[in-house]
Amino acid sequence: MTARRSDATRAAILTAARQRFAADGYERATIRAIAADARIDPSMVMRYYGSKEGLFAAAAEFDLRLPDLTDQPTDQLGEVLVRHFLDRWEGDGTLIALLRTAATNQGAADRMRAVFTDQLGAAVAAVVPDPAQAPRRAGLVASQMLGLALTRYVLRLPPVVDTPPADLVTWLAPTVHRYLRAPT
Amino acid sequence: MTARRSDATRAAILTAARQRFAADGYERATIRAIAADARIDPSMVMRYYGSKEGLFAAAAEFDLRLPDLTDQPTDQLGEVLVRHFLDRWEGDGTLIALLRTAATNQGAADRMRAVFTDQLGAAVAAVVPDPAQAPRRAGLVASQMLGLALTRYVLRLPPVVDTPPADLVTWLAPTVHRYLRAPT
DNA sequence: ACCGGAGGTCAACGCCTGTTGGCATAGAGT
DNA sequence: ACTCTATGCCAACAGGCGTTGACCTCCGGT
Repeated sequence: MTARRSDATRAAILTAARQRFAADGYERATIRAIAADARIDPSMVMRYYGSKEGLFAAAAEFDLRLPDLTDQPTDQLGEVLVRHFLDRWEGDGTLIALLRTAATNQGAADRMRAVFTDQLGAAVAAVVPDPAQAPRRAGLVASQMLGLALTRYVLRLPPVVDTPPADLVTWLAPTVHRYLRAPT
Repeated sequence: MTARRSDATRAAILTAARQRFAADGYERATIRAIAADARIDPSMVMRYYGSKEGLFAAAAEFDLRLPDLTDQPTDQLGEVLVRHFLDRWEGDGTLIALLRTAATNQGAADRMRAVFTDQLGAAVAAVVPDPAQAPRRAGLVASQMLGLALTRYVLRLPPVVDTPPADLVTWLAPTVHRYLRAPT
């Protein structure tokens, strides 16, 4: 269990892979390019991760790290969630890589679906007035949050890219709040 | 200018291409597979469309066909827009193909950006209280409509897929209405 | 001093891709 | 009847891909 010397190489591969997958998507990100970025031989990637699919699975391992929404004042739930997603995305390309890849790769789509269903679903269920409607409410929140990520980081629609995060929070928080709390 | 016999082949290629691009995305949709679907030889695709890029450009040619929003009662703008996008998507895979491809293909992303900036931007500008804010409002509408398409047709998030279109309109129309009309 | 294995390099394989040029065929214009 | 051109098929090319196996080179344990 003591750290092996090669852990540094492992980590370098993973970092390069995340960047390439985020920038190019699954198909265009080649093992050769990832290996070149990490300054190692392509065959090392195979030795450590078995296959390109295995590497992607390791690189796309991630967590939304949602805060406990029951700690928050009810009327600020929307604001807290929107701000959290924006922070999460600006700092970490993993979710963008997953999003880009999920468009064409079945495994990535499955993973993404699981993350949002499980993690966002659980967080939302805890603060929703009617438990039976929790999944639908979580789905609506996901649609707006993922639409934001898509237009801002992938399509780079000018008005969305140019709007500073603080303004985005102002606009989107009421939407999310309504999806969570509006009476059915 | 009279119709040539080969126009049927041209159309068959285009139909098959749209289906493959929508189902598989740009990279995974191979010219060989498209040609097989259209029951012709791969080289025919090249003869008619020059290259895979050219074929995609032809297949991704499309129009949002937005109605004239100035004809609509102001308080129903959200409902009309949401319903229109849902109708447009259920019947035509072209936009889904473009969305799937835009995740990894620069040209498709550019096209998508242009379509939403120009067409949705123009439609929105006509019904917005403050012209200076029109692009931002259009961007917000785009983020929710594209988020809906992404979660419903690409990721297939269960709660979004299971919600019937009429209920989606009920939930999303107020959001779109607010993005269009809320005072800044 | 020896050895065994982990970390790393190299060249190559088989496959699939977009793309090309040559060749057959049939039908319209003369 | 004869050409000419549009239409279509076939075989092949070059390049890039994921993946493999043989080899080299250290270094810690005995």
